[in-house]
Amino acid sequence: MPELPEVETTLRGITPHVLGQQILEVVVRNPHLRWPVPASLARELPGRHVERMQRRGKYLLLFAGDGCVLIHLGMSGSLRIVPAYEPRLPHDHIDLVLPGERVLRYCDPRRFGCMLWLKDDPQHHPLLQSLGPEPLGEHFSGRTLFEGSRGRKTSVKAFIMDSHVVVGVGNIYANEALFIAGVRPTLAVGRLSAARCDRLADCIQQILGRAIAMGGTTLRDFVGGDGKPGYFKQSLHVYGRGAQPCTQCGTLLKEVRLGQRSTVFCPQCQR
DNA sequence: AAATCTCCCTGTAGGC
DNA sequence: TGCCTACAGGGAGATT
Repeated sequence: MPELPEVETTLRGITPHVLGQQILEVVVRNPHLRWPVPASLARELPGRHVERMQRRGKYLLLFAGDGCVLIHLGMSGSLRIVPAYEPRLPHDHIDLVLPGERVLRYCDPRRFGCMLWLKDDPQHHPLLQSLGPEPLGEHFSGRTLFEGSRGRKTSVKAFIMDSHVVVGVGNIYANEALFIAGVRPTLAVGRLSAARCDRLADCIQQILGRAIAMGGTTLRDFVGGDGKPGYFKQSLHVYGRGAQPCTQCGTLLKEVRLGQRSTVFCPQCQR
């Protein structure tokens, strides 16, 4: 499931093949994603060059003239560069045809993702305009968490997963960051001290940074086409380990549901 | 305003 | 072995 590190890895993987290239053709085989793929994508994108590529949270942006392709991978989406005549896999929904007999191919079995064509400044698009800061950018710190959470009664885990607070912290990394920080996910975030907010922000950056670094090591394979991550799995402390012993103290990890999401923590290490 | 719930979808895992 | 069900997940949008 693509979290921020996978989206960043995808961006880095496809950039050398896409940046500056002309899109020759757009083939939409199945437009039924999170939102319908607009007909204007296939109508207006061909002939344009991709002039700039950017990630914002888990969204990817491909700028082409006065328009912009906005892509989200949902939870099962992937983008890969393949030879033009590569046989399609099930759920390969969209092709952006590139020069040199190459194709940027969008696959998404569960279709939670999207591909939109925007004509206005994407920063003002409803999907992007109210997003919080990038966790690895200069505008995110413990202060973001501390100042944003005063008076809030929601759990600290729900809070750090709220894209209006900070983007890109999905369920896996929220669980892991809270474990590393020693913070219990169920705590009311409004009661968290400034010092603990600092520590938590550090841990979020650490965990995402490390995951990106590891994604980088599989970058070649990724672009080559298999795209299945899992490279970070061996270093997970709590996610998917409910009722197993804590890696630090041996206490059995507890699993609860918080905001409809599976939440695992060590009742000893996380207070 | 903030908190909570619902929904979109399919592959996978577990139970029988 | 095969069928059935429960579950996973991002996050917008609706509801409380």
